[in-house]
Amino acid sequence: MNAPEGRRRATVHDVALEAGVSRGTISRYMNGERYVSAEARLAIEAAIEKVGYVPNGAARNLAARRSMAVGFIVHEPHALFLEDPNIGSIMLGANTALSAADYQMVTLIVDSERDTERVARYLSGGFIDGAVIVSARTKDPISRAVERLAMPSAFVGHPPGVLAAYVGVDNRGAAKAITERLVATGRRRIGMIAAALDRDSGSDRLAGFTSALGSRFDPALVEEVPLYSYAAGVAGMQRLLQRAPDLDGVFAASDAVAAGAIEALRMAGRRVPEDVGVVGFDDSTWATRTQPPLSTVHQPAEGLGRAAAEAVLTQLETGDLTFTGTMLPTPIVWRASA
Amino acid sequence: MNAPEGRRRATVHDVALEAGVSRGTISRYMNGERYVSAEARLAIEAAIEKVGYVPNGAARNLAARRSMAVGFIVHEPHALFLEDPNIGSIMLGANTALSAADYQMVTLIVDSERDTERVARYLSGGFIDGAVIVSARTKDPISRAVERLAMPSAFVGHPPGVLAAYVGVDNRGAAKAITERLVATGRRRIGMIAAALDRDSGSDRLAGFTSALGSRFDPALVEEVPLYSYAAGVAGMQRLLQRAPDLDGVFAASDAVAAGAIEALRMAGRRVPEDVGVVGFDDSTWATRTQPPLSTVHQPAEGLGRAAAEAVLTQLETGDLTFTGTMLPTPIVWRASA
DNA sequence: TTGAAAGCGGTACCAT
DNA sequence: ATGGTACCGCTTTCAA
Repeated sequence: MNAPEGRRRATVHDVALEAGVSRGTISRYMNGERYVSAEARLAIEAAIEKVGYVPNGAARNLAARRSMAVGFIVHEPHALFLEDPNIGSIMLGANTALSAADYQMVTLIVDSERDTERVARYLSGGFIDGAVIVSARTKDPISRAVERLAMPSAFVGHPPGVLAAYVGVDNRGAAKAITERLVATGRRRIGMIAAALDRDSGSDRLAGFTSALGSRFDPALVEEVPLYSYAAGVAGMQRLLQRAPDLDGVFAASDAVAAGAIEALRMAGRRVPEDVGVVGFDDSTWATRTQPPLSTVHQPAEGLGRAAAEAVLTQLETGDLTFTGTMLPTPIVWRASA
Repeated sequence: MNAPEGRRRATVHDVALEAGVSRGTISRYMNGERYVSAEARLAIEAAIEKVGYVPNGAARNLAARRSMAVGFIVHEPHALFLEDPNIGSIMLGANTALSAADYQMVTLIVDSERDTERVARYLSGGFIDGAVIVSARTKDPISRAVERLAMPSAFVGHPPGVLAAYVGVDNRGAAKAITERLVATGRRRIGMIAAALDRDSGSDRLAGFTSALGSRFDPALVEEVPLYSYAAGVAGMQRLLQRAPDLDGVFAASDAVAAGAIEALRMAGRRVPEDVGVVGFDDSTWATRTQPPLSTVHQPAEGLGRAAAEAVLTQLETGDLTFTGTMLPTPIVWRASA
């Protein structure tokens, strides 16, 4: 401890005494309200400086019944949290929007049963006025808490199981669009490495692929892998190549998968894009690290975070928690892999 | 809103009335203290259920003067936050330790001047009892706040500018060790792609390299690049190759840099490890994605987070904020790139 | 424009 | 084991 043991932290009371005004006036000054005379202001500023006053957040929250903080809740499996290249961008995007509105973003990560309970309590505890939620789960204790508290909130990624605002992208439409683009380059035998079919994003991307191909769709050209990972991409491509050696185009469910696929193709002696055209999904850091760089679907991660935060802010301002679903555009970025 | 507009949230008071005991007893029950009879316990549990009581965190913090929350403060430049493969692991490691001690970890991102001020206020506001800090800065308003408040804290990565606990790795020693290992494989002309020399980690790794080579050190074989990035690795390797075509070994300042270097070597027609042996630093996800996989220094990211959190917890328990510096071991992981 | 006073929802000490 | 009762530090009417 640096501070002398006996010295309490200064309170509004101390400032009031020092400045010769009432606590009410201090409060008004602190909150930038009108009705504070110039002289009072000056006296208060001097007093604050002199006694070293720093407001106590808990007391403030208690009395005002709001915290000026919004939670950013990440509820993804351990591995996914580390792998997902988008999550950091979503976070920064949300922080940008909240910061501009002078809200403190507090990120809570849920990585165990214990965390789930504790975070749910945190939500109920009045520490945050709203929440942006990035979650693979639906209808878990956290979503329930948000629902029960009627807390301003927005989900990112998947539509929530509960009735709440939601910001996402049209995975199906985007997958369809990039597949069509690949078809347009003249490829005849196009396969897909479909990943994470247990998640909406995964199954939607497959659905988009199927629908783009229409009658030309051949189920034998779809290889399923469990995760959006590099390793899964390598393995998936190898199996696909074995089943369909004549294939000349591949839609990988994510950039990481595409990177793995390119590696597998290289090992098999196929050239990209000459022999096989490859397209990915996400436009993550992977996209520019492969050789050749990936043609892919741009995922507006930062925009998702910002939009979700803004949805929360709007609910906070208007008090209207009406459900809204927003889809952000996903432009295709055409590079050299197809 | 689900709740009828008029219905207040239940308070201890309501529970006390319903259960027919005093508020003090409720408090004791809630905090798991002894001296609560079985009958009282039962009555309280029923009452809580009936009135739908959820404790108010702000009130609790105010009265108890503690929050049972620890901040995890990330103060890295925008780009670095996204690139750094370690930060997620550090976060999860810290969360694991805090969660086990029943503390809520709240992550605060500092991404602008505005954030700096707001986060500093948050620290002073009594919302958290301690902080784990991952920061490129030293002596900024946040470190100052931590110091001024004599708040239990631990810095991860670089030694802090202020007197506080610190958990890190011996970059110099680790760099020396892996360079020596590279020398032991018989390489004669070993170069280094040194990165981020403006940061401790960067300059320490270079120092370790230099010291390992001793009298055989040739300054012409050191190429400096600004960032720990893939692109910097490509560019750095190309320049190095131009200056020293006879080089047969490279120590890259990070795995990302090493991955870039391998790509540049491939483009130049050199085989790895036959013609040139390459080693990296971090043992991040990059390490197993290169072809061949990287021999590198393992960075115990999750352990860093856990150790830092534990340092904070210890200070919290003992009240002793004595400075401690801890270095975690960094084993060498030998794969196929050298 | 300002002061007084009543909360906000708990905790913790003390007497019983 | 329990109840009573001062606070914790700030906000917010309301009257002046």
